[in-house]
Amino acid sequence: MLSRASKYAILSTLYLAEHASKEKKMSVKKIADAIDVPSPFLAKLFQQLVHAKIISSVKGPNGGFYITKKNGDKTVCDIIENIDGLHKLNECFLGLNECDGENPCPVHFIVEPFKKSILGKFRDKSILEFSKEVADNGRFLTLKHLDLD
Amino acid sequence: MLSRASKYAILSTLYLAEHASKEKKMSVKKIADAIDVPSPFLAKLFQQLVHAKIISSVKGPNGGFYITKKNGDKTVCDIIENIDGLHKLNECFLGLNECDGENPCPVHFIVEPFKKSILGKFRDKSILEFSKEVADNGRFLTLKHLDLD
DNA sequence: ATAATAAAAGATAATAAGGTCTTTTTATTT
DNA sequence: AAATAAAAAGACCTTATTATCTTTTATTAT
Repeated sequence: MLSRASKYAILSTLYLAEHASKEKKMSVKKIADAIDVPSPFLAKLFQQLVHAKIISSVKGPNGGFYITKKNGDKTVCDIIENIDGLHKLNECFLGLNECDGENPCPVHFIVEPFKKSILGKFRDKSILEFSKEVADNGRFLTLKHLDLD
Repeated sequence: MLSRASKYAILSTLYLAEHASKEKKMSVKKIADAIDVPSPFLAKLFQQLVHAKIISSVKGPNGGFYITKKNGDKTVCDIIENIDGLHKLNECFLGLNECDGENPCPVHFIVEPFKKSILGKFRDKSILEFSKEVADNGRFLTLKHLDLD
């Protein structure tokens, strides 16, 4: 459904929202290590997100990425929009070119409510708000394999 | 979520279930045209499905593919299992390597019920039964763009 | 038997996705 | 002012997926 690129971007941006600020910027390297995604690849993705004003950056020593109130109206949907295009979230589960209530694929009426609900989740809160919810609820963001002691 | 290969295989197999029988076998070409998938690619996929005894085939004039009672206990899950591997249906929506109730990603509790329900749909009926349901309910199987007159 | 038909098998090609590397630019610290 | 740190930009490489082509084998109809 989502490309790896979008997944990396979402997780990293949420991590950034939780751990960085204008006063405490974060380098790609640090985020990439925390989330366990390839850092040159993440650098590319963050470039796009800066361009789309979803996150902010400054160059040079003590520079890095962060999120401010000014990036505040942006949502996870905007991330997906900018990396994959939103249609990726809306595609028919079985690949039909036209799949809707009039012309439904065999699983349309199972998939449709799910898509609605995930879209709502990604669109109704700003990244900062969503990040807070995620942190408060103890949701995980890393691709790292857990140490199962 | 599913590869194109799996999607092609599912749609084509359901089409086959509805339109072919031991007495009325169908060639790859005919199915590929009906569903609008590349026929050499579909031929490969059907080879795999024959191997897995999900569909049947005979060579030569008037040969082709069909589904019998003997293929009857197989399900759409078996198709996915043989083309993509079932794990593809179970992967974390955001790509976490370990995502479960203990260690949930930000959308785990939205995605989980959906996965359960789609898995049930694909596992609880044989392909023949599922095909009948699909036909009775007027669900669509083709990738063709509709003529919007 | 022979010709024709269709699947099986395997090799190959094209495309897209994922990932890396190098150079340039900008800002900061000393 | 010089050195350094980090992002920006762009070229490049690798791998997986998707798709095609060619040859072989099996079956059936004539």
